[in-house]
Amino acid sequence: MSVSSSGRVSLDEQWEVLRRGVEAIVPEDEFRKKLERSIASGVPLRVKYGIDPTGIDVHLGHTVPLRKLRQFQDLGHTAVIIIGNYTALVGDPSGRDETRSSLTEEQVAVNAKDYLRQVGRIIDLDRAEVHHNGDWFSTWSFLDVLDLMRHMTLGQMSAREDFAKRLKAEKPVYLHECLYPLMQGWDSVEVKADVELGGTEQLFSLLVARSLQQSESQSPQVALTMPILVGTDGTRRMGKSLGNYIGVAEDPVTQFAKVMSIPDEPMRQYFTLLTDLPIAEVDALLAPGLNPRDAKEALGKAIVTQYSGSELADHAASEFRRRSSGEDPTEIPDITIPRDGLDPDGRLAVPHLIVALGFESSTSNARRTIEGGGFNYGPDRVVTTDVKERIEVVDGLLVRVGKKKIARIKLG
RNA sequence: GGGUGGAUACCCAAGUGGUUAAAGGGGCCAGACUGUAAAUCUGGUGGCUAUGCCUUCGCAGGUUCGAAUCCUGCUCCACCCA
Repeated sequence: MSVSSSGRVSLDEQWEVLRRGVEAIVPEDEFRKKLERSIASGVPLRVKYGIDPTGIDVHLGHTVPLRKLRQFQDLGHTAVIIIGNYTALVGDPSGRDETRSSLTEEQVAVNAKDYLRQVGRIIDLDRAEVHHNGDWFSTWSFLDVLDLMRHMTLGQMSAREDFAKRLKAEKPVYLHECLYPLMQGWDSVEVKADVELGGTEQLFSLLVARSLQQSESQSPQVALTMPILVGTDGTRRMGKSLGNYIGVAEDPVTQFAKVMSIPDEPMRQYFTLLTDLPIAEVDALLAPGLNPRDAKEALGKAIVTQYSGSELADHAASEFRRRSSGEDPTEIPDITIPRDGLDPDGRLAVPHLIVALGFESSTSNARRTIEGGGFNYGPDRVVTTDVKERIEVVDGLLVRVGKKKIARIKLG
């Protein structure tokens, strides 16, 4: 992007970058004005993003708003990260069809540290402001809480889709959950946010902040919502508990393989939200008639590169090609099998071998896999479906279960 | 405080005395196909020293030749009325 003589990026260029992939900007004209004012005055916008330290694995779904925040940073604006160590005690009800299990303060404190480390892979933390909302909430008196609660009615609260759904389904809505959007909104007051980022389902909370800010005579923030990234199953939102996520801390080969396993349909969404590839290039890759495989490979490389560099991304891609063409991966983990677990003649029943390697959780399970033809060994990939077979276990023996599990045996 | 309904395997959910290790669906695993996937098809989805044995339907007792199913107590959950 070109930088004007004043050292600032022009409005149109900022607009172009910032609106990419965005679901909604509420209200849009206010956002434009804020940008204009910022450019004219040289005062960066304060862009807030809140994270509740509820888990530990940051996945690509989380990176959607984080990447947007990074774009703001790169345009000279100020990233204001709120670690929601107090909101985490409540549990965000947004988009949930049940109450979140609440965490203890200790858990939250541990998670928060870990979170920042992971977030640092996307955000330049040296240039970001980081706040914990417990810093202010922990000092509050009961009267302060009452005053906060005055800002919203039961009707407003129960109108939100997630609560309404639960009420209809006769599932519980706890009162403390109602506090959540108010707390999140108050964070915006504390940090004087100009813009707040969030997922689509966050819109309600993002708008609560506007009215709280106005009541405190602040200029209300603009809500900028990002679409919810679908998971590797291509249908449901990406989430740890759904097992359809790609973690930012996962190794390159796994990340790449997971990207390749997504259905074709969400590819455009992934390109738009997870890469900086110009849209024109994306269009070219996804043009009808081309093998979607190639587009997906480009996508996988682009994503893995962000976390591990292009060298490792290329390596991951070639590994994947090897494996899908039926070859073994270049790097096969050694797994030690204790010698004294073997028969006097150095043999071991196949189900026990599989369990010893950690490929199956029980011998019963291992038997089923074997009977289904999911087990083979040696360079010639000898398949046996006989659960009673005892194979000779020697150093360096290759053992495979399914397509993904492979190990080289080391006798110990 | 009163009332009603509920708790079954990873999840949802059938089953109200005996071919019930427990229907069906989802998810997951394996196999076939493929573009790597998706879709589709096939098989599987409590454990074990394995053609037999052991354990499981909220918890603890009881009735019975036999209980997920009947009885008693308990725990937990939801909704409704106050």
